[in-house]
Amino acid sequence: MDGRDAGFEEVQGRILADLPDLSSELRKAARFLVDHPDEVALVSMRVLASRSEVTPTTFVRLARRLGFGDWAALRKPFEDRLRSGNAPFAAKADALVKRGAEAIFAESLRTISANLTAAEAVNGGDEIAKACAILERAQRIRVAGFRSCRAPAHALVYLCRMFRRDITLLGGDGGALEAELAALGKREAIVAIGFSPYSRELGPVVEAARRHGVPIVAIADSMAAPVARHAEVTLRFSTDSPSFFPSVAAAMAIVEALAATMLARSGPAAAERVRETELELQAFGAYLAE
Amino acid sequence: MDGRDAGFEEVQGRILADLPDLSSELRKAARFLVDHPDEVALVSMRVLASRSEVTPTTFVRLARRLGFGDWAALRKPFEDRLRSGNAPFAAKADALVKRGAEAIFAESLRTISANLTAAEAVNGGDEIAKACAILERAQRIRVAGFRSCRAPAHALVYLCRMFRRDITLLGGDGGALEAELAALGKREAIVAIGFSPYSRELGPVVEAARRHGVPIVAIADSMAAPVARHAEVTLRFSTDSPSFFPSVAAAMAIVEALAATMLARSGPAAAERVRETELELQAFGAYLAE
DNA sequence: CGCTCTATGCTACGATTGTTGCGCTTTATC
DNA sequence: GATAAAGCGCAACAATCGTAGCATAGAGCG
Repeated sequence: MDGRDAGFEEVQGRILADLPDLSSELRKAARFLVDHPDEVALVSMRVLASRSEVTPTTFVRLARRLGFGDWAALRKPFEDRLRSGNAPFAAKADALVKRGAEAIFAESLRTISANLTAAEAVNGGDEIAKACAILERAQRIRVAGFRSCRAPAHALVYLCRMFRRDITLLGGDGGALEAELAALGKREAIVAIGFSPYSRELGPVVEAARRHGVPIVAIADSMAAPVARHAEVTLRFSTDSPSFFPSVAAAMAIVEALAATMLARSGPAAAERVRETELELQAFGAYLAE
Repeated sequence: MDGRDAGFEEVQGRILADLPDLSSELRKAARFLVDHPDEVALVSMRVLASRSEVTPTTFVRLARRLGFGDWAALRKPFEDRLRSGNAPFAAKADALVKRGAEAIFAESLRTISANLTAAEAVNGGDEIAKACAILERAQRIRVAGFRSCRAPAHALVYLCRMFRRDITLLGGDGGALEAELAALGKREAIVAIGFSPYSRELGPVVEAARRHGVPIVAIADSMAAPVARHAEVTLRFSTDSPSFFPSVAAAMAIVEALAATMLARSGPAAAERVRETELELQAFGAYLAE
């Protein structure tokens, strides 16, 4: 039918428009099309099917459902998209050359990526293992992170809550910080996240830790960071960025990797707890139905 | 099989180097490869053959002659050249080969780094400019991000506060979300961050946006995300991770890059505002003296 | 309950894929 | 000028491709 060649944007728009009305299998297939447009043009239907966990037939039916006579017809705009001209290849080259204000976007991402590889290089397996050991031994974990470091601190608490209840974010509500620190228990541990210039609130935190003899796991930009000097272990990250703002994305990555490592070390029981938590969230209606 | 995967540039170089020594038919085929690299990846050998006026067999012989075991092996770098960056396959394969518990740390960082390059590839210059334009035009910006996406949402608000006052985080205090949405102004804009499975709270947000005719800038893992379907622009990020937890580090990086781009576009006046804010923080005693 | 209709998976079919072996033609060598 | 070697096309191969047909499962309705 629809015969003539449709532009990729047009086809993608049609798919997105029809998406809610599709059946579950057709929707899975359609989602895969918009999520992996490159693969659609490059590999066979059967490969697409196995990757998207759908039967090959579904793609034929999807093509028909969208008004194409053929799978080849639906696939064609995906191929044309890759042909020289408006290819993402050209876009990539553009991004490299583009000198406008938008260039800083790509530059930022590239710099942050470099920060990540640096983090991988500088944080050997020993530090990770040591940090995990400290945190596993602790009865309760307190996480400190202020200003821009509040985001990774929040993320660490959120992730670890998935498999242990006894982890809290320090300085949650206004002015409660000192009270929380006074209540520090002996068998607890502190994770302190920060980079230069260091937030003032970190001062009381490390001081309280020393007074109560509580170990500190630092996540900082330097071994010379005030928070790192009194820490048992320090995981380092770099905040390099082409812009005025230092980047905490690398700290974010470290936090995620740390949580993943702790989970992996905790064995299948903890993993099961995560699954349960997830199921409970689902039953709670925390997520939108797909 | 020639084993390792060769980069496209490398293969092209090898072809050009061998070109003079090839026989007439092989040379015709080889020339076609370097002249039409897109087609090599997109169509079958027989089509290639008829277009370059050569027999299909010649391509097989050419592959062998160049040191590849297969036509598929020679063709592979041509395919990879067209792939943007999405590597859901590599990540899954990595997960299968998981080694010690600590190895997952380095693996996480590497996967997240791949997510970043994918984000750079998939977010062309147009989307960034469009997103910035929308946000600059808005009188006020509301940022929505829930659960694990709260961290990047928080970061975006924090960063933008440095150079404009009129940006707020949605759903701050318990249950206030609906009230905030009811008060949505006409000339505002919404930034919505989310990935699958999508938080339930995003539903009311996009609905309110549509009702008030407020534009949405989505930061999501798919064009098919419910929040992306009603968005003016969508910046995409990937949440691939070797562990159970999806990663929001790439979203974090996008948020930082977006803030940096907005600042760069706003000219020196905004940059001056940032400097002032920073100075005020310092005078306030927000930072520890080094 | 029984019936219909849609959604989905399975199997098989013809077409097309990349590859091979054979034979013809051309080129180089003595 | 004979002979070996290499380049090349043709036809046939198994494998894989996209597709059609049928069977089953489940939802919706009377």
